[in-house]
Amino acid sequence: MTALEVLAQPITVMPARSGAGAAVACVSTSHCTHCHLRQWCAPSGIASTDGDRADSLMFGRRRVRAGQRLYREGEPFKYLYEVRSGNLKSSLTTAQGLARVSAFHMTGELIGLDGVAEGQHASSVTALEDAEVCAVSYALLTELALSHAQLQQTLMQHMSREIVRELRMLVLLGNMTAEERLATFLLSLSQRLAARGYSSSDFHMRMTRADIGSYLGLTLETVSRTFSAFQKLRLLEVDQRHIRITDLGGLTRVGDQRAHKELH
Amino acid sequence: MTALEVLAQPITVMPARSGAGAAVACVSTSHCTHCHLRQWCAPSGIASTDGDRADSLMFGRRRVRAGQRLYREGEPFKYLYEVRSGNLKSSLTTAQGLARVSAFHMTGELIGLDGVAEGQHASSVTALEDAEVCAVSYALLTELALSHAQLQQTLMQHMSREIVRELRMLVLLGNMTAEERLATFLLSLSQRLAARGYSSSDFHMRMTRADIGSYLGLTLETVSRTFSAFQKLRLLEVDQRHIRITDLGGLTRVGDQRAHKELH
DNA sequence: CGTCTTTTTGAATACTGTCAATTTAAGTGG
DNA sequence: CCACTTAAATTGACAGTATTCAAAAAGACG
Repeated sequence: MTALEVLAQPITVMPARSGAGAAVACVSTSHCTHCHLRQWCAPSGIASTDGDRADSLMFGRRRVRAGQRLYREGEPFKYLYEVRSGNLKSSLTTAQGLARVSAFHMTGELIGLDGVAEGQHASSVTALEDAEVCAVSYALLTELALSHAQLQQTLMQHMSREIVRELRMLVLLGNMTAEERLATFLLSLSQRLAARGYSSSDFHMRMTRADIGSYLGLTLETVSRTFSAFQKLRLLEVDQRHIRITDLGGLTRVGDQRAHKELH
Repeated sequence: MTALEVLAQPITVMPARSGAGAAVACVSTSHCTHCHLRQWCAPSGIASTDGDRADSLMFGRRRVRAGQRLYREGEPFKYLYEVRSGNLKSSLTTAQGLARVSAFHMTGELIGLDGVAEGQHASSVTALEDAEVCAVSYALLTELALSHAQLQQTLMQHMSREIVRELRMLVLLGNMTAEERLATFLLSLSQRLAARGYSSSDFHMRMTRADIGSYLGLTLETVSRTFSAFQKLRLLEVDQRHIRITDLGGLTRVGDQRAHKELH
């Protein structure tokens, strides 16, 4: 496993999505000045008391170049990572050597929780573009969590949120058509971008059609065809990876198509 | 939400599967005599010191009759449950009212971790037959975890294990054919039964074809047809819900079929 | 013993995957 | 900076697998 460049860079642990008033915790040090998530730091009250410890091995910053891996399946698990910049993907290889994308990660999201179970990573993470992440020692994090109920709670919530996210993905893969899957995917992307201050209707996707297909359980050809179909339906304009949603309502209806079918 | 019959019944928190030497924790009280998982209780050392508190609201036993629900989606989340006897299923309803089975639960498994994220259950749990579960107050559990690192660790591992389990399910739903899915499902069932001391080659399934189909992302007709196909291939004998695996190797190969395809 | 649920099987349809060819973009090196 | 090479995306034709619709058989339950 690659060594971390420990730069005493602060990190924040926050809910991946701005959920319904969920409790948040944050580890804030004197270096937190540049932490873009500093706003979440107050509740846990760690900053003052444990600053020194938190400063030590707890934080590390790491750059990952486009196409490079942050970690690979099977490598020993030691750190959780928070995305500082850039987009990444998680992928999973079956016993048969078949790889599948299991998630896309955007700024502020937490990566690595699947490693807790076995002490080694269950998936690999690859950067879709040059990216930066903050590393948090899991061992120290759980140790701190023992004295900070809020932090413990937040960690649990992160994991549970991951579980719920995957549950919804199971439903998508089990029931939905190609059009419903892609519509749902685009709407989800749109929302996540909006939550980060970007346009929700006009954006650039960082992943290939193959990545999307792998994520949605479709072939890249089907993804491409479905994009074309959406364009023909005037739901959106596609120019390579640039997307412009022109009919949000229509796209939402496509994602909920099944609702109508079910009525009969 | 239905009230719990608090019977001061002890409960054990253990890894769902006998993983590779993973740390285990257990809350053991003086009532632990009848706890079938008592063997796991030593490591956490909670028994002696916090016995009284653990005895209070922490444990409750609850019976769930066949077809009845333990809890429903959206209900406030307060307890984790450990299956004492009987089999149950988790299901998830989409915005469109479409229900899907997301898991089957056997003795010793922990239910409810998806509720941590939002403070309300993300799925519903239904008993496939008369069942008994032990309830653990999540609030008290996390409070205890603050003073017992081992317990905290175990909780995290449970959640992570759930994440990994679902990841593998995503791969199955995204890539595998009906035959591969059913073979994988049967092999998984077989292993879980074996781990509980039952025959791994001769067992009774508690779920309907519709349940299996919903879980595997197939229609009940396809499931039925695939069972028939397996029987014709002499991989197993099917009599309603009774299964006799006659060619374990063959069934395993079917589950790994894709391995051969990928070589060309 | 009758009703309801579950399961099985058939036939036709529909959707997505596979194979293949082309176009377009991106990255590399002279 | 352009030619060249490689990667990504689009589109078509066809095949294959699973779904849908339908009917009948077999159990389960009161």
